[in-house]
Amino acid sequence: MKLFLLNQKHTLAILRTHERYNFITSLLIPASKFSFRCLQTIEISQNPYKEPFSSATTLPDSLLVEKIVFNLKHGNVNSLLSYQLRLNPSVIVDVLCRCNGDLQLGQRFIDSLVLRGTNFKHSSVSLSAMIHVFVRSRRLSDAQALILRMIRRSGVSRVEVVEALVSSTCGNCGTNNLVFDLLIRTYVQARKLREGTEAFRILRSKAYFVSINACNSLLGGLVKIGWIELAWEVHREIVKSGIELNVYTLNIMVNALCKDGKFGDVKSFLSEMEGNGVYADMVTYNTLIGAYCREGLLEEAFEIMNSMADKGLKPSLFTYNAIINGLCKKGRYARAKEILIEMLNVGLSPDTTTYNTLLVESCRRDNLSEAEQIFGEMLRQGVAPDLVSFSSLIAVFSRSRHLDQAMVYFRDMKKFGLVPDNVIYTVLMHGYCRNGNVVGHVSEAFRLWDVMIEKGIKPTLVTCNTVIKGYCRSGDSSKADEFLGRMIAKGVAPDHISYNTLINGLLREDNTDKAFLWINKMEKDGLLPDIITYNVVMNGFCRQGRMQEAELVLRKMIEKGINPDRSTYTALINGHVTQDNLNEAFRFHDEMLQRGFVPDDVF
DNA sequence: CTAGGGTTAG
Repeated sequence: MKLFLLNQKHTLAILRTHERYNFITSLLIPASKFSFRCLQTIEISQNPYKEPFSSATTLPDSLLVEKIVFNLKHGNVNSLLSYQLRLNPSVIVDVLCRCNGDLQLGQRFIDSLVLRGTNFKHSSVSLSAMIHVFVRSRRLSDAQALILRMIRRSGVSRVEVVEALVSSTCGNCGTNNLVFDLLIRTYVQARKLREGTEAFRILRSKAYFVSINACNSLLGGLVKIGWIELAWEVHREIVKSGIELNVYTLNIMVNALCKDGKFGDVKSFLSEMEGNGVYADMVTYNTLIGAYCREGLLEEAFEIMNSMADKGLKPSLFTYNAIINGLCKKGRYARAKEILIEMLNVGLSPDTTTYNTLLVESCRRDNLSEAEQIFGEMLRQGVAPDLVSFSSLIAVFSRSRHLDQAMVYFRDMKKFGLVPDNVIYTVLMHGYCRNGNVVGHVSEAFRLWDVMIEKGIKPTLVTCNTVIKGYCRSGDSSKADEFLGRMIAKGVAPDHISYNTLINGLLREDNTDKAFLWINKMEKDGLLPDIITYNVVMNGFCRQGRMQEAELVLRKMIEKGINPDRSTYTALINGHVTQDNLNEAFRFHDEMLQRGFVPDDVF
């Protein structure tokens, strides 16, 4: 392996292996470290895993390294602190290499000297050297914090991250596998799935070992956010790499099939996995039952639940929770409560999710007393309510103009050690906005927004949409207009709900021009107007009695493949009625009936 | 790896 000096400031280390392929690591190292000796080619170790800069210890910083190592060995932590300002990434790497084999020493150095310097600028390699020490010391969360720091540095490519992790093992490449696993896990946890996938691919292309656990965490992350296509690609690459799959892989991919609605493919996938010696388990069954329930296919869900016994499996808490949820979503609330009794009878204890499922459904039905009853039952059973429980309660009470009671829950939740999150603030704000006719309520909603921001709680798109709705409801659509503008300026991408809410608000205030500007904008951004957009516009024209334009909109939506629905016709009929065009009104009424929509009670 | 929460028209 050879090292060349490229320019005065920095040196490029070119690591050349004598294998089938060459790989190049470009590591930027301050030139001071090499001084004039670097003008010549320096022979360094052939082993790419071995710290390539050990020869540098004879150079200027080497004295510092010696002093630090000496003081570390003698436990002179206080005298160490005086060196803090002179630290640089390569000194850190060198010290840690000198500590090789003595993890206590390495940790002492990092904890007492490196991590105390707050403004210190690390390189990928210095971070990596510390990561290896932490991983070897089994301080995984500390290692992960540093990995996060490394991957969040701007302008650092995945290749550089991987190479840094490989190059700074200080001769101990035995930690590589653990570090690579942690790297992938960290990408997944940081929701950087593209980057995680890229890191996985780089590692595989260099034939590094990636554990099935790391693979599963990547696959699970991809499926969770709905990147099913990419999950299958990665899955194929895992299989091709010869990595041994396990039941977690199976379950993740069954979930992927379910999310794609490919229930028919599950069977063949399962037998394919059986061929690899991997068999479906409890989680597989629960995954399938949950998926069928979500699709409203309760018959199939029950069938699978009953077939569990053939494999010697008993329905678990997850199974029951999925079934209860399925029944609730189908409107079969009473049956769901029967299942709750059944699970008690088979000796399973309902948990927070079980109660929340029933609570959410009674809230959805605006059944306040039932919601309170479920909540009380939950408390009596000693099951702790969580943010989901409180968000449902606060939502239903504020929606039903019982803001006082909503605020009681808002205060109560703190007694359970719960800190309000963006959802809690959103439902409360929504409640105050809905009750906007009460003086001061809308301003209270915006006060809550300020409180939320002040507490460092990040608003989501839903929160923003609620604010837009709030402005529109209080008759201030120009403020909503400004707000959406600010959202876009800050890089938050609005969705259909944002645009539709604002467009509706603008049209209600007869601000037709601005409304159409936004329609153009959403189209330009690739968000095609949906049925609600068309209905909103339709309503606007019908309200203004501009019936020709309304029919133009009707033609356009049909042209665009969007079928008018009951609301579309209701607007058209109402519009014609108020214009005394009864013939036209009847014409649309008939057309609506022909299309199978139940008429409103306009006549 | 499997279960539960908030936002748009009328």
